[in-house]
Amino acid sequence: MNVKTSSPKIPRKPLSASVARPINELLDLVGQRWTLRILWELRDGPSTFRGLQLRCGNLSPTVLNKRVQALRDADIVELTTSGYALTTLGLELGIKLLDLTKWAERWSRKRAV
Amino acid sequence: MNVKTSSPKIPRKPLSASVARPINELLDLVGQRWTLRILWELRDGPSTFRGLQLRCGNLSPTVLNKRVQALRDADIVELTTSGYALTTLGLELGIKLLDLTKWAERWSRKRAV
DNA sequence: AGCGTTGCTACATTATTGATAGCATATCGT
DNA sequence: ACGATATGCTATCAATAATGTAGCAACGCT
Repeated sequence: MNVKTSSPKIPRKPLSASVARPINELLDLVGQRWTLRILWELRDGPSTFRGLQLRCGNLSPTVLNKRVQALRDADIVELTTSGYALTTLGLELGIKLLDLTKWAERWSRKRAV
Repeated sequence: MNVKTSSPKIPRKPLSASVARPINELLDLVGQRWTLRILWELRDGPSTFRGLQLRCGNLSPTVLNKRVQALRDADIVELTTSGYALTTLGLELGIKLLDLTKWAERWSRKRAV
């Protein structure tokens, strides 16, 4: 009694799944590779698709597109005439990330000891 | 002139690579799937390996072990007699994440409109 | 028309994640 | 001592995601 494999309709799991709380939804979103980095790079101002690629170390367009689409769906990023940019909501998140940066610096210093 | 493949010693890239700033190192670490979620679950208190698995929706031990090892290397998580727990450093990060939660709730509310 | 830039897609290859079984050790109750 | 149970963790292999590259269609510019 255990179907398990051989069920082609249910691939496996969307992501962390069972996102009851918003935080889980957020963690799923920003827990994907490159998402946080993209947000971070956009803090400095808008950037074109190819500009973002460069900032992220020549990130492949395949992944970049997936991420920006997800971020656009989430109303965190929008595509403007001057390129991809953080929305109002995204800017707020950017501020939180700035806070993380300060922590990251202390973290790095303490670990170096 | 371009070796590219067939060079088994250099797989391709560690991650985002070229981590000059601590924030990039941090983003690389927490940008991996499940890392943020694990930190989040540990905010509530220590948990055993299998306990963590359950909290993360039966996360496979393969990945969980990779993540906790990385977090231990980063002095963010430690293995105590009562299971995996956040270090002092990790607790600080947990507080930042709490802040993220509040944002996530507002985010969720605004999007629902 | 020709050139450069834009966002983005297709494709094949490689890396990561996933589910499952199971090991070695430790602790518990009997 | 013995088995039952729980611990952290590894091995193996299938499934999924990321990567690198080439290239398309649309736009503006000259």
